[in-house]
Amino acid sequence: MGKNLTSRAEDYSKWYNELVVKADLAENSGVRGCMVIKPYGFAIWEKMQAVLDKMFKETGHENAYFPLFIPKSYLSKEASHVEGFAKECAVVTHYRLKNAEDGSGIIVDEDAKLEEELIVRPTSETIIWDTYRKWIQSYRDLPLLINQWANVVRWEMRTRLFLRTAEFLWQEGHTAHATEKEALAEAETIMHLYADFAENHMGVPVIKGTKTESERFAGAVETYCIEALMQDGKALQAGTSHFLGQNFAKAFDVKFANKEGKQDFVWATSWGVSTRLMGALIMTHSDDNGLVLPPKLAPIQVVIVPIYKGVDQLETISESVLPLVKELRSKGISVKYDDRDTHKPGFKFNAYELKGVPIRLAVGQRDLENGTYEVARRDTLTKESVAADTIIAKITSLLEEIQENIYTKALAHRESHITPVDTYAEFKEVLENKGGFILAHWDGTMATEDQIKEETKATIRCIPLTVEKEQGKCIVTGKPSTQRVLFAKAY
RNA sequence: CGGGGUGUAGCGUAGCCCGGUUAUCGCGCCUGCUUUGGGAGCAGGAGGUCGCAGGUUCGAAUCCUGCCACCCCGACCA
Repeated sequence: MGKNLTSRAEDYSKWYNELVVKADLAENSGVRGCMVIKPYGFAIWEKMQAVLDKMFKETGHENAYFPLFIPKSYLSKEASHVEGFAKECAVVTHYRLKNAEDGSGIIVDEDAKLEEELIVRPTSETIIWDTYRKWIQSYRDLPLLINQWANVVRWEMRTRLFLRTAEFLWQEGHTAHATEKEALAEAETIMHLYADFAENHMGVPVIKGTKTESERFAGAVETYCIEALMQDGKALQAGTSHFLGQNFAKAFDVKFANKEGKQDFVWATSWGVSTRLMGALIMTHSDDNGLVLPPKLAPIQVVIVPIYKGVDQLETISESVLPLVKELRSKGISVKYDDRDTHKPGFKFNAYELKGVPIRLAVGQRDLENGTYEVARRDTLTKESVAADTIIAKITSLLEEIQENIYTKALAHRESHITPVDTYAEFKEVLENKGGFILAHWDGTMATEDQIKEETKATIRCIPLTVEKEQGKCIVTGKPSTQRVLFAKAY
């Protein structure tokens, strides 16, 4: 503890392990890179789900659920899609086990081989579009705006807690539209929605943009994304929204009769964010004392720690504290009153700092006499004494202030780590010594992008929407460019 | 799959090169007393297939062989 944990990803994994989740598998199972989400970690995910779900519904989307298993033949219908995912699919081949005849245990029953193998979904485009074909006949059936909360499995060769686990939880939206324009607008709407969520709820500033061809989703025509910068100077893709054109409609033969009575393929989007967002949350705000959670997503917003000697003092304190707890809860603030007598106050102070609880109140004999609470805030680690009759107002405003402050802090860090460069030498120098995002001119070719990746490990995170157009020369080839793009080393 | 590394109590570890009583230490856990405004102290206690399977040896955590798992780097990636 006390070590600087903002430097390397492995250090963050220690936080994950000790604080929020544990990669805890059946022994010697050979299953790599799964994670058990502990109750406190899951509570954060539930908070995120609740907010996002509300945002989706406010923009006209509905939830549905599709099967976990996808017949192998579905996956191969869209060429670039299967190419992108084939290498990381878990496959179900049998449906029964039996006792081995030699008594060595349970084995796969070879007689129970499936005619067609089933793929554990790495994403649900194929099974959903196979279903949409049956649901869509007319322009009156459109738009179809559906979201699914689910788990998916991607058998990655290397995994990293939160950021790239073999199984992860996410939401995936899949929409169908009558026109290209409408589908493009949907993809953009969701990108803005994700950015809104990241910035205003998670307190994580993001850069909106589009992906280059090589970073694009398998099967997409255009991929919109939000990119965040972690404290160690590496970039993290926090959410993506894809304009799929008519690729999936054509692959799965999803046609509709338009207003003119002619058959046409529908236009599609898909979009998702995952438990990776929890990684973004931790890696953006945490410090050496543990997690720092934004009040809007903190499972516990206020913790109250009584300081007492003996049962009598605790009773006196509880009498004074319980009405406050009740009142705060009635205002929708989540409060934990930790009156356990099995741990000392100092222990609790540290434990809740580790958990990132935004506000901590301490109440002891001294406070009862003075009519005060000791209020400590997690983001600045400062303490002050507040009169009991103003405590509600104080907490309410402090929660907002902390939400605002951690965003501002993260934004300042990111802004100071966006560096425009004009030469390749400068590019390498900044990447090596400073890290963060780099804005540079690029000739627009995949060859140059590949060369830069090969030589520096930096990739084009996005072509930012907000950067102004300007004439320039590609830092590698010197060919003309009309706008700077965003480079970084990424997770 | 290629390169490197590791496996000893719930967690983190010493011991291994150079084989030798009862496998080391810390955290955590249990009991008791004293404590309680920033991770308590003292005393006592529980907890181990030394990754697995063979081999060498009077004797293996230690040496040899095979296997398994995990971690890091690369390809892959929300």
